[in-house]
Amino acid sequence: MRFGEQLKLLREQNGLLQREIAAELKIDTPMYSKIEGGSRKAKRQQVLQLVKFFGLKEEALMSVWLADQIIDLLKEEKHGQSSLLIAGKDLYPHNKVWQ
Amino acid sequence: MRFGEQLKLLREQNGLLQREIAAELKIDTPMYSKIEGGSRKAKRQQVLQLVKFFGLKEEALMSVWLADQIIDLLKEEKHGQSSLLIAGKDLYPHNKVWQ
DNA sequence: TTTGACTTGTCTATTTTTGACAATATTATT
DNA sequence: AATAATATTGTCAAAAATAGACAAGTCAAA
Repeated sequence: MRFGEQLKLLREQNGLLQREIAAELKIDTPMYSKIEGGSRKAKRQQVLQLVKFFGLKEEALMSVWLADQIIDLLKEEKHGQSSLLIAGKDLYPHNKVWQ
Repeated sequence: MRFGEQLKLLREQNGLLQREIAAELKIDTPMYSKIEGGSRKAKRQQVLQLVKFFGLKEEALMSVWLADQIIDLLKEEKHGQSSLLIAGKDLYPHNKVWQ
């Protein structure tokens, strides 16, 4: 589940229009539409605004937003899988998953 | 092992000066020094030049360079670990590591 | 066929990144 | 210690990437 998809789901589950969330983020509807569609990236600050707006735990949206950026970084790369493991080992060495 | 470290190691193992590699990349020595020191990021194209220059397999440098960017993205984040797993599952679903 | 919701295309402004240059620091050599 | 060679740091302008606005388009329901 990519970030835009997740966002659309949240919006629909809450019975909201794009324009209402766009207003909350102080951007116009086309811009918001692009974020849902995945052709534009939300800013970190906007993710935090969305977390508050929907009353979520930060991790629920933030981890998906971060994953989205990793996916964009690696999707065309031949060596993405090994780079994920190297990064994991470096950042979270206690977790055996990466070994 | 971060990218700059790895690069410095390769340079020393080959008995080269910064200025020689800088010339190869067509950048000045200060710029190259910053790449080794990690305060500046090499461009993708430069990584490929380095692979050729040192006669390495692409993965040897590319995966470390990519990992470096993931690390920079996640190092200040509270939810980096879950985002790595989400990204891994999305990109490489056949690998059970992420489940 | 009009209205409302959403999407797409394009342009400009802002932000970020790159690389050059100057100055400083560190190391090696004499 | 003095000098020379190597490497690092700071700062600026140019270039590239990104964000956001606006106009115009599609699509579905009334």
